[in-house]
Amino acid sequence: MPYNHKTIEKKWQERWAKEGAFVAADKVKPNKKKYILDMFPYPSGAGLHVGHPEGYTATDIYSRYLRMKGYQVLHPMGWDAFGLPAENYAIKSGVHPKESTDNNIKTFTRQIKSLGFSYDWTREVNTSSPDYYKWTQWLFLQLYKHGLAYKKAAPVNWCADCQTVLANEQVVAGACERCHNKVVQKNLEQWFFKITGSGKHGSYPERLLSNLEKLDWPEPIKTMQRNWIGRSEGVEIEFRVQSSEFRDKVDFVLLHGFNGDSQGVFFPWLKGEIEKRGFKVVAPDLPNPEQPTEEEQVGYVLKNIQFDENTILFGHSLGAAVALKVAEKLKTKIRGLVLAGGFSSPKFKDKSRPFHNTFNWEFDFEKIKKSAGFIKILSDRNDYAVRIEQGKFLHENLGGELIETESQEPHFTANQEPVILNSLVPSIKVFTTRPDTLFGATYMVLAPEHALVRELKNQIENWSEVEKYIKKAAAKTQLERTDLAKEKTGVELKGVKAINPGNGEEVPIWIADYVLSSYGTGAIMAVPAHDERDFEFAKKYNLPIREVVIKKYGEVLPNAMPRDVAHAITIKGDKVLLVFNKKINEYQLPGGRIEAKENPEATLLREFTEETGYDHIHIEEYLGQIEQNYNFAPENVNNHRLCKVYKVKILDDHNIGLAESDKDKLEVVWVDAAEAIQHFARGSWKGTEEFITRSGGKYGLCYFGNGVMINSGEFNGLSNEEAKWKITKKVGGQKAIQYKLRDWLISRQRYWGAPIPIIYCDKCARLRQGFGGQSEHPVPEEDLPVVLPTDVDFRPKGESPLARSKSFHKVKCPKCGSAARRESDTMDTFVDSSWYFLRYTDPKNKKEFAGKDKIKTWLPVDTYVGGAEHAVLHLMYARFIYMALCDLGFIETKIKRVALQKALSKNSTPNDEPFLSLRNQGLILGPDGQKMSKSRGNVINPDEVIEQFGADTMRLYEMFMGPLEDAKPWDTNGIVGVRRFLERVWEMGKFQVSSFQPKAGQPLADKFQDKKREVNRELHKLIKKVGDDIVSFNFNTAVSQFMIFVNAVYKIGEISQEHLELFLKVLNPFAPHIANELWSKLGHKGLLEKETWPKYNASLLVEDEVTYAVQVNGKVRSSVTVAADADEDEVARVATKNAKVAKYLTGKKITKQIFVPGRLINFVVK
RNA sequence: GCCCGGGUGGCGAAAUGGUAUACGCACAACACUUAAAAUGUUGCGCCGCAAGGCUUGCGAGUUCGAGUCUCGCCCCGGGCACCA
Repeated sequence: MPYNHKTIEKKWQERWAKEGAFVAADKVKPNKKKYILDMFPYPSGAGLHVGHPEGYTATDIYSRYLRMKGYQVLHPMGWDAFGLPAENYAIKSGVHPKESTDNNIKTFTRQIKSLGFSYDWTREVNTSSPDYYKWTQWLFLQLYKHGLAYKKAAPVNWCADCQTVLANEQVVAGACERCHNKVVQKNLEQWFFKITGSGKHGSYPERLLSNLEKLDWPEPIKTMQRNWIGRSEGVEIEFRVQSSEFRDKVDFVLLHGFNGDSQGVFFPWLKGEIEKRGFKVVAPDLPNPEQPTEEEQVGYVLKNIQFDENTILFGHSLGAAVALKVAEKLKTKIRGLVLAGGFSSPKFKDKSRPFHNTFNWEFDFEKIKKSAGFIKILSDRNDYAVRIEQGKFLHENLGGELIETESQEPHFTANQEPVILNSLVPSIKVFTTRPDTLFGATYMVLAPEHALVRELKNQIENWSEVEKYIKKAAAKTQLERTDLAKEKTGVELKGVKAINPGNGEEVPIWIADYVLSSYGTGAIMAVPAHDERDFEFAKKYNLPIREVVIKKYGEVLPNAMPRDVAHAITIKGDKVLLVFNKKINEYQLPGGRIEAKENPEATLLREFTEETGYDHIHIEEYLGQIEQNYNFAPENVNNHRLCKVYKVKILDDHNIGLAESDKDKLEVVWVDAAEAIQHFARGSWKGTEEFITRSGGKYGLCYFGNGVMINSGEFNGLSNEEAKWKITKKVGGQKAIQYKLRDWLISRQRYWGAPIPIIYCDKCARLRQGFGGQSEHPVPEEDLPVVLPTDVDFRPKGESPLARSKSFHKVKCPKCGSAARRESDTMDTFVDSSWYFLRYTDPKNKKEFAGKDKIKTWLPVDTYVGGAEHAVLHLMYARFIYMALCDLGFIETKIKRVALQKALSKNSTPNDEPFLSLRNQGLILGPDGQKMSKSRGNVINPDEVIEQFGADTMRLYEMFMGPLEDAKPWDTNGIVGVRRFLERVWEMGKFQVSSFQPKAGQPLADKFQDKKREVNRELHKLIKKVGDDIVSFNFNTAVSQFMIFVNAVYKIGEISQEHLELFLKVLNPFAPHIANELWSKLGHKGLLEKETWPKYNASLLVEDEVTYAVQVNGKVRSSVTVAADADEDEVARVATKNAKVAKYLTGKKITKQIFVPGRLINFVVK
């Protein structure tokens, strides 16, 4: 009977389904469960790709193996069914996304089932079904309630032509991928998940990073996640801003407001911060704060506080009114007046405040203006007590500076208000990982968006130029600012300077868009000598470059005196000009010692001419300095050289000959650069070789390695690592950790996704207006799901199609019952896929996203298999969501067990991680080695492969192609080899030995004949190898081993039924249809899946005889076969007798003999 | 530019520091056949008639012994991209 895959495969697939062979029971002992997960597919219109079954086969083999090993295995499949392609298809064809998606799912289901995978189909999930997305919405609400979901304005990619927001992936070279229109940046209100936030068990970025160590994931994936999180450890250092207001000592008087005191709101913090900077601060408690009167409070201040020309008077809220009155009555002029949230009248809306009648609301603005050197008015855009108009009113009458801002809490009521501190003592905080280079910070750069830029507006002399630059930067898209910004640009803020806290130097402040507002503090100290970007910028704008860390060669030797030297690198073509010192037989760079107080450049030019004779020369560039420590052998002197290197150019060949003293000693030579590098890389000139490369490079003297400190005052001579913390300590820097990771933007202005369950109510907003309240309400959980409407026009018109569906849009406010509107954005599909693996455990639960007990039974996932393209996004998001759910108490992890594990081993796995072990599958390329695509016409259709060769062949071939994680081309010829193998398996019954017929029921024969023993040994090798390879996911070599076994049986020509049965058990996970068919042909009624995995007998694996390789001096000369238990002497005896070997031994003496048991013997001879 | 992978026959690939090229494809010969296909058996890295020599991207190093470890370089694939 020929091997007919079609009938066989259909037959067994039906039987598995009928018997529910792969339904996972929820009742299982914790150590007997395995959760084996595939990344669920997006059911695209193109149908299953040959790439899908690769990972699915791997997990299927593993799952089937584990079941045979006695595990209860959860192995589910579902559909990541929301997403853009279905919607785009709807726009094009008019077919509703639900319809096309359902059709695609049908196709996918049929195709996946035709491969005979052992999924538990009773647990199928579909993210686009309301039963599912109800819980996606529920998840959103949980995060929202705990402050992990929030809304803010964010720049998005906007295509004006398509009238839609685009994902970054849809922006190709700055243009819309569909219409090629230019994409612009637009600020829209967007929802975010706070992945940068913290939960019950700590900060998410920190946990996402540190947990990685304990996960059994491919190292490249972990690296990618680490890079994505981008943790850097550094310090925050503050640079004071020096402007005309601040030249010498000043005193501060801080006045609190209505109902407050000096311990309220930000006052203690502010006082402390100002005092830290070395100023005197008075912050009085004003009398009767609950029922204040002007007479009492102003009188108190005037009576108890001394004002002079150094005083800066600050008032908050009603304190500002007090301050104004004080200023009005002052006899001496004060330095300045700063008002935050200041009252200009006691009216709030229509109502009067309690202090309405106890203050006089007429101000003598002219008098106040005269008594204060400068005036600053801070006005909060979100202020409910003092409207922004009041700030404007004050500004109109007082002049000075109006700073419109958004404070931390409305009306400046937070514990810390940096804006106020900056208005009093302006400063720039920077984040740096290199505090050791502080003395080399020769300028500052702020991001164009930095708040301080606006705050300093009045001090900035070239404001119009600065403003122009800010606007230009804002107009650039993210892409332009990164991709296209090859050349750095910037503008200096003229009229303001920063003070370098290291050396007290005044340095210029610039704005430039190479500094990102979203990272660190949005400001940097620029150290051009030790940072490429700063170097490039400094070169372009001619800013000073100061080296503070130089590379050190060797350790300082005893009695070595420091000596300054200057040397020249002169390059012509690929030759370097050197002088050869004949006396000491050494190549040197022209140049020499700089005497005390001597100008290094003058020294160099003089020495250069003396040593080379060239006198028409000039110094092109300073390349940097290094420290060299060595013993100068000819004189036995310990040298400690500080070597400055310059690039020198010879202008013409004019040469006056060497100086008398050097004539006999030196010889001028032009040497290949490569050779010169060799000369210097060793000996006393070590280190100078680097400058030969540097002199040609883009970054000249820029050096970012470690070394020894120079130009850094009291820190000179320290190692830079040591200087890091010493300098930080000196300037009061704070340790800080920064991440590249940003919050997750989940809003999509799209239809085919889960609606965000939020309702906006105007009435509630009006009621709360002015108090900083929000008009958004979460949809009550009992009202979930918020169902997608079907009466929708998908054509993109600049907002979510949902916004145009009235039936969807209109809703009653859950709080006040009046007319309200729904949020019309939907969620990113990554939200759907960030928790699907939890739903599989309890897919039909109507009350919970999944029952706690079910989660506890199955999670975490033991093995997760999918493409490396999800290395960052999906895997990061899913980990975050799982962690958050753990923190919120929805996932009860096996704390006890894990705690015990932790106690026992450091390698315990964290209990807030969903995927313990991850394996990647590689891409399957077209037969031409290119990525499969319709346009290339190299797509392999899995349906056709199954039709022609069968599912078992396809499964086996995909495993045989190569390592799972590698990209590999589909070989249309190659698959026939696998098919041939299965044909040979099919025919193997013809070798069956009749005496082992099952009906006979005979006991096993005591003695195997030789042939049977040989088959037995091969079989046990197979069992071991295949089992090991499945566990380690080396499926390709497992398939090879099957072939080796079958080849052996064909050669031996005999196999017993028992051996055949064992073979089929091992084959079953790989090719389950044919294995079951042959199993039943051997007379078995039950499914092969119910059998247990055979054990191998290690003692059977030992061969009777072993072949040793015989080497002479490490070269293989022959091989000898000896009994397996032969010892070293025996092997040596046989080997030396071997004719081929003897040839190499005669007349030689064996000095050494290396013996590797079972492998080789090596004779080392002389 | 930076960070990961990876370079082994004509091709897909295999090799705890221990006989490089297992297994498969392609190719060749033979058997079966009137013939072809299928199947089975055998051969198959390169140079050489042979003895023998050479061979894991290139160059050095460690070692009795290197595809495997170390350093430098070249090429291919992937990720990140002004992250201070």
